Amino acid sequence: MGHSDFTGEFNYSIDSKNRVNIPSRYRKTMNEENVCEVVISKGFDSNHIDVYPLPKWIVLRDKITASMQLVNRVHRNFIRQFTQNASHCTLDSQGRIMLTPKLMEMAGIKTNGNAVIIGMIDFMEIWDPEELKKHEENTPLTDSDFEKLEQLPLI
Amino acid sequence: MGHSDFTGEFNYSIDSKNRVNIPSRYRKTMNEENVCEVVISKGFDSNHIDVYPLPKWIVLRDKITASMQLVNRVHRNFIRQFTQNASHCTLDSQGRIMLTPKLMEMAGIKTNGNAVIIGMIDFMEIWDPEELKKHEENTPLTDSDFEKLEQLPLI
DNA sequence: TATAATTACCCATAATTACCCACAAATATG
DNA sequence: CATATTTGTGGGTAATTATGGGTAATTATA
Repeated sequence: MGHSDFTGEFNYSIDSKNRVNIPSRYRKTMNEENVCEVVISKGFDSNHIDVYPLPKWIVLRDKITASMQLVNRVHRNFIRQFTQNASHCTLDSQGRIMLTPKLMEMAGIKTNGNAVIIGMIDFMEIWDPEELKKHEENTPLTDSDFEKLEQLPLI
Repeated sequence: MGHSDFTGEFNYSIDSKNRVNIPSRYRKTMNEENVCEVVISKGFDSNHIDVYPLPKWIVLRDKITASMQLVNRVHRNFIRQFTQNASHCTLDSQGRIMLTPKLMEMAGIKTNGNAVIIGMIDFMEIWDPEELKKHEENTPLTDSDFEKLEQLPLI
């Protein structure tokens, strides 16, 4: 299985049926691996929606269940938050998915509104444009962040 | 895979469809390695566009993703900012790529205007001519910059 | 079980992009 | 120096993409 390479930022509309388009380039990648199902979820932040192609979701799910202990309360809470709002979606013939009201409310995404899709290499994020702007203003990467990164054997 | 050797400075026009030419010498190099796809990105500065031939991008991407953990909020923010403004382009049969409005705005590059392409050994930069001039006037390398460079096992 | 609500599937269309051809300017070649 | 080739630039058209909406099938609800 080759790496996905979801990059970029895309603006789409949410229609009256709460459908969003998935960028056609991402669809092509998924098609090549015969993936037409994704899992949308609350993910680790609470201000946007995560979209995992099914194979990626399965890897994530298995990693989590393998390393979590049910006797640990924090672990239980984490699993609950991670799966509670996760739902499977099939792309329609136009390449769209339907969002759930609960995830939309959590992310501030509105029916007949707009949404921004951001590529995160092997999964995607769906943001309300306003929330994204707010997030960018509040948490810019600082020079000290970059200094820390310089210490990694990266570039 | 041999090293690329992108050098020099080239002046091109931006047409009404936001297309820029890629220097034919660079194209030849990429052709020899069967590369017809590049990733354009905001890179680490915000006043010009970076252009990575696909193989170079993949190396960069893998270095970054390998050391990142999704449960880490700072890491997520970094990946987001890194990929958000990165987009894949295929060279057309004339050897041009189409720039995105967002990257153009960020770099001050205008439709029907001009752009300067600078070779950076194994990637390229696209500058607005005015921005480039400003940058050259404002930030020449100082002696203390060179002293810092001396500490790296570089040259 | 009957009815209402929801969802899956299909068709239509405007906007955008990819692909192609044309030509002028610049460069290389004999 | 004349001619051929490559390179940069512009634009038309077919194909793709994004988006909206209708209707049958499915699911939920009384």
